[in-house]
Amino acid sequence: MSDKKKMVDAITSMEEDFAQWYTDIVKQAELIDYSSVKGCLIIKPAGYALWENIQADMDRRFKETGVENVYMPLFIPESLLQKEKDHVEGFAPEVAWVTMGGGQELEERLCVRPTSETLFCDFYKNIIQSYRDLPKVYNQWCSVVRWEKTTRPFLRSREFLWQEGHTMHETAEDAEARTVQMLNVYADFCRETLALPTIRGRKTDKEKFAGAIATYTIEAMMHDGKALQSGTSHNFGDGFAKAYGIQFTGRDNKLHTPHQTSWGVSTRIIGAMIMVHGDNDGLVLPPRIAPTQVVIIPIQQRKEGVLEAAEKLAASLSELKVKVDDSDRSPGFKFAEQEMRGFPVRIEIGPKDIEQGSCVICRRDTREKYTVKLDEVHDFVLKLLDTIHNDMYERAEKHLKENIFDAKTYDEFKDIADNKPGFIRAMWCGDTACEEKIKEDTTVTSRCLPWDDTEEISDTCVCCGKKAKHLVYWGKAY
RNA sequence: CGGGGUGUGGCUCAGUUUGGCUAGAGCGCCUGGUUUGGGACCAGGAGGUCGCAGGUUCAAAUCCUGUCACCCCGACCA
Repeated sequence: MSDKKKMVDAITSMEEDFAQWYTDIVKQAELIDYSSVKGCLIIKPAGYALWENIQADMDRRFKETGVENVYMPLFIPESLLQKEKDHVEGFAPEVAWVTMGGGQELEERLCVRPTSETLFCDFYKNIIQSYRDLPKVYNQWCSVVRWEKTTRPFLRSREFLWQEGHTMHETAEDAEARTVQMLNVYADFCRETLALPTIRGRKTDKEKFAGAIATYTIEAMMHDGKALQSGTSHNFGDGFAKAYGIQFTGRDNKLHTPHQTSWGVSTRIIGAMIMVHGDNDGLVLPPRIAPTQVVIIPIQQRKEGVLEAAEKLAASLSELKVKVDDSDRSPGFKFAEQEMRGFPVRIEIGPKDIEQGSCVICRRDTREKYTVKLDEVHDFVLKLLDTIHNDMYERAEKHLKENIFDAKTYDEFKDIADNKPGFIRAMWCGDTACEEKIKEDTTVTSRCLPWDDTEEISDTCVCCGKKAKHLVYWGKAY
């Protein structure tokens, strides 16, 4: 191995500097490039392929629940945005405005959508007349703009790609059911496709979405113990609908206001995937989302029969995404590149293997190598991809569980916050003032009130000592 | 928005303190050849108005003024 070359291309180890490790990975694996506008990224083929695969999988899941896709405009007139007070206040600081068009000052300035609740409301007002028009379960895939002050690739950019679902329902119960349903779709997608364990729960009033009555979230834990909100689902009640004058005639022949939800997942989820699964050699992609699942690397490819054998192997795996790397580089270079890009399985085949009727198969996540007979490769690889997925999920889940710590007193809480990266389980009185104090003292924020964990670990609020109402997961967040 | 830092070929940087020949290195890129089981080697080649705008000077990457951009750390957020 050439040390000089290794040093030039090296990625910072995650133990040394996790933030730098992340940036290195994202650049070296060629997921993105920086553009000339701060916070607006060029998503390169390797990065966009991940998003396309995420889209395809999530879109299928959405449609199985009755979702229809639409596309709404990029611009929102200022007057429309301002109809719902909490919403405007929540987003006003970070919207971008268009004030000129065709060289002339606009009569009314236009906001570049930071999210599209208001547009959907304006639209629903016109198309909802009767209970027979409900529910409306629409979604759009688009980009939105939020003028963030500090930006990081995938995690926080000024323009980002996402999907936003917006639904209208006849009853409060229907809306609540849809809100919960979509959070579960997200959690299932994360587990089954991205091998990402998440914690499902409800946001506190302080952390919930501007204008929502309830926000549900899935929280993932990154390798450094920090939290990443990876998907959200909001129940709006009838607040927006009232503000926008949406009404329908009910089964009782009286006017009613519908109940609304919205839910979204963004390209941020790619950041989560990187920071949960990646290692010091590069990306580690979950097999079901990897744009290339198997790379076949011929050894001594100019020797007769080698390339042919590689192509034959590729053909035998045709239902998978397979690539033969026949570029004019040394095998070592190709190995390192495959690892950097995170492709789950590598097959090496050279003259020695061909002589013995076998090949070498290496998995990315653990680097284990297997010698496999050529006629057994197909079944072996199919099984191995599933094994890799399951093992990746289990490792991530183990990491998550091992880094959740209980705090019963405020001293314990502060000690964990300072010394143990991860989530903190602690009781809370329900008062926003305590959340604010905790954030002030420790930079830790409430992540969620977990659905799947209702244990009461003490009677009193970890901060103020008053009677506790909820178990809360806390953590430092991206 | 506060604090810190950086702008020199595609990338990482040296050179700036103390102004001086034609602006350097490594990597990458192109061509030819030899190689190939963990980031190969040899030979040749292309590529830079030193972030931008003014100023000082016989002479500016280097000094002065202004400006813009980006990065890191905080406060705000998917």
